[in-house]
Amino acid sequence: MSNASGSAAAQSAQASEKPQQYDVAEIEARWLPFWEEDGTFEVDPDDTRERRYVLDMFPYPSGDLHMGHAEAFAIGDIPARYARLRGYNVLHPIGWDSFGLPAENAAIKNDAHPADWTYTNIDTQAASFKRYAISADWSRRLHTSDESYYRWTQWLFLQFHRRGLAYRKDSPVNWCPKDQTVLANEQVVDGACERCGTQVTKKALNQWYFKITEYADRLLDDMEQLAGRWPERVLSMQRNWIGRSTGATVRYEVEPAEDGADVEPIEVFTTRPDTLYGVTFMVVAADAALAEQLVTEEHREELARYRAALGSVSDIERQSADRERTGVFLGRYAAHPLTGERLPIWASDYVLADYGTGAVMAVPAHDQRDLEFARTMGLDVRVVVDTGEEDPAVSGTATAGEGTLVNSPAWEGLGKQEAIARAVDVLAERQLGQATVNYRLRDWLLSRQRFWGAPIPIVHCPSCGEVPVPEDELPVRLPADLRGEQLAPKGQSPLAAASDWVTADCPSCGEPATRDTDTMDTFVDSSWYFLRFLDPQNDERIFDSSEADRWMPVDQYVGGVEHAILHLLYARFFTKVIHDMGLIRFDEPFKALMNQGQVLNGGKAMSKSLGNGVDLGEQLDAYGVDAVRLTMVFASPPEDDVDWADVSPAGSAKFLARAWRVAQDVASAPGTDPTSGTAALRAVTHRTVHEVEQLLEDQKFNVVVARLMELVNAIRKEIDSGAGAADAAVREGAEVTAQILSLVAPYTAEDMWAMLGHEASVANSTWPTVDEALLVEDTVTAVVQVKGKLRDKLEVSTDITADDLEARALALPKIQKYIEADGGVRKVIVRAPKLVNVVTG
RNA sequence: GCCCCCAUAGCCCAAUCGGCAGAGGCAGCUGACUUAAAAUCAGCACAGUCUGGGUUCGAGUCCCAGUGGGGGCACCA
Repeated sequence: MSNASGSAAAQSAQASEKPQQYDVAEIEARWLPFWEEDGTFEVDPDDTRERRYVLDMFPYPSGDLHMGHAEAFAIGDIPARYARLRGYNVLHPIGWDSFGLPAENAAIKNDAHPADWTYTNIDTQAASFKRYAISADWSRRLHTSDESYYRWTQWLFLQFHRRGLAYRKDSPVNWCPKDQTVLANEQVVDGACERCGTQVTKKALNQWYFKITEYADRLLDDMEQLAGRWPERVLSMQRNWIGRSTGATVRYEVEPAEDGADVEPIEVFTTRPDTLYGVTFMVVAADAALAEQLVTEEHREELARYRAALGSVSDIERQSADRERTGVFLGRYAAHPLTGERLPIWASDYVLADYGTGAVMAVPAHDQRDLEFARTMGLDVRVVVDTGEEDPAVSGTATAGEGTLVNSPAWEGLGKQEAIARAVDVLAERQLGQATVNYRLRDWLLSRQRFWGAPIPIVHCPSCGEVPVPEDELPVRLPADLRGEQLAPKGQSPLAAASDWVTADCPSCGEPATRDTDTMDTFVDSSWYFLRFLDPQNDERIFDSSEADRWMPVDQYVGGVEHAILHLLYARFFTKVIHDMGLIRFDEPFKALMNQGQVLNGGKAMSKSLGNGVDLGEQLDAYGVDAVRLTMVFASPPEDDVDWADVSPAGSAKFLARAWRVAQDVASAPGTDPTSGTAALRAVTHRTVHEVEQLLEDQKFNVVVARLMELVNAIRKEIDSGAGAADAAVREGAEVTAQILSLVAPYTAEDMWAMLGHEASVANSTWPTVDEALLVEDTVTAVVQVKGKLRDKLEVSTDITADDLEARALALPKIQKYIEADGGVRKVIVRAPKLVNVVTG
């Protein structure tokens, strides 16, 4: 670390009269420029100490910083600053996720270019971040909308494309009518657009996808590495989202068509191959091509009518469970693979076109949906698993539990699990099917019909088809001259209207061709930014692999739980692909994850519509940066929400002033040997450090603050009514206070450190070494219970023997009285030196 | 419907292994200082741990059932 000449610390230390009172504005004004000039938090590339990478999820530049940012970054700064104090070489970078729709909407409204709004907001936020005193390395700052960044986003796309992991297909996709763009499954919440809340519709479009499904198993199985270091609920959400289910594929032959032509067999996926003998009919997804292929001429019109009717049913209605079952008979029959029985084939909307094979074998006795359909349509119900429950045909409730297989010649009498295994074997032997794994996870739809994103670097050529833009021609830049109304949503990308831009020579044959006009989902940008932070200025490569070896994976990632699936799953996927490309050796990007809670006001999330927003800037002006940060950290454990109505930034400011005055009162000279100080206070100080180390490890940051308050109280007492301000233990305590406080309240801590006569910065000071001898107490209060109830106490030496302790406890008059009253001693439990429990009667 | 998490003082929250229910703060009250107030300092009070069972010498902590709150998934075959 470099040291700026004429440091503020030196000036402050030299000034013989210390500042008279705690003045927040003055303290902020003193230290903010110092850190910047000093480069206190910049990473030294030649530093060979052990490394730590601490990362906060980078912000989206929507206006200025708000209370949510304040909480997240106050919390994320703690592990970064603590690692620094423990002597690690710490990377703690900052950047902006700066592509995205709001910039575009603002540009349309203001007749401007999205870059104007974006970079203005970034400047505003950057200034606020600096004031907020995050210990970030500003020299590595990046913005995903910079050409120097999205060039590499495009480069990655090309690598995915080359590996067959980026492809186009026609498919019914989620379409937001308001934003006029497609959405990924992950961006549809309860049938509505995650961003604007508009009901999402389906639209058949040709779109780009990333083949994340090819990584489903690894994404699921590698979560083992994360267990215990990621919040369990995030892992469970990802597990649910990937939704692996194991079962079997079964092939059903279909009767020939009217003209005698063969009809392709139907394949179905089932998790319950044991119920094969209970199949009484087949159902295919009404909206799948399969339904059309299977329907007989006689029923074609009926199917068409049914499909037309479905178009008007919303996803919400469709998914409601208590809806009546509908469907049409297709006129055709399949053959049961084991019994040859004729099974009528139906089409219904309760079977999903894009899960499994889009067709199911219906086992109404043991599947509730099939049962409801069977009862509605008057189809057979055949019990093949005896669970001891009432006949589903009578009760209307399918029995899905454990039981004994019946009416199933090939596996009669087996239990459910054995029967499943046996069924898979039988199917495989007779070549009628095989064990199969299915996923809920779908491929990631990444193209967007919007402007403010990274253009997809593909050229469409009439003769060569889909041609990647050569890597040395990257980036494919966004046109700088589109603005205002030209960016308004029209159902196709605004880039399509930029005719100069669209026209390109085919990189393969040189003939006139057109550029792909879609841009990438902004989640693509954020799926790899943590790697670019390692080497943000590299023009030659996406990043230097040796830097990745040195820093990655991220030791501590901090961000909101709202990204539990989207960003975190995508980033894990990208990391695995980049690993497979040979650029990195690890395949999980974030070793540990911490989710901070939200900031609420009056029990509710702050929002404009509720009018309960709290302005961060006003809070900072009123109480100071340190007090706001301290309040965020002290209010509750990091993962819990903070309700601003329940906390007291004024109380935090009061504590900071109290801590500051302790440093101001210290009357001994810098460098005074602490061992000459009062032992009792020294013990408190060292016990505090010891405990704080564990609390930081356990991420109980709120308790760290509480312990610090106790320490300050103890020092205050020593100054006022103990050994006095000149005692060496008082100095030691004040220095430790400044160091621990620096994790949360850097301005105050820095000022205290300077008042105590140290060179700045406290952020790079050495964490105190705990003197184990001071932790040992020579006496302890032993508790004496009678029948588990506290009856008396004893002051005893910590090394007292069990026998001694028992004897002393039994000799206590009070205890004697209880023993007599309760009929004598039956048993004595001794846990020396802390507890004796006398069992009477 | 399925799965997960939580419940301690008026409020936010502590409580290594099962061992004194309370560390810290907010709000409240009393006193000192002050002409007064603010600030500051000193001190005080408040719950028996959501309910009901169980295990144990002993349960906030472990087990079972329930209530209340939060979250995730949900026609995924």
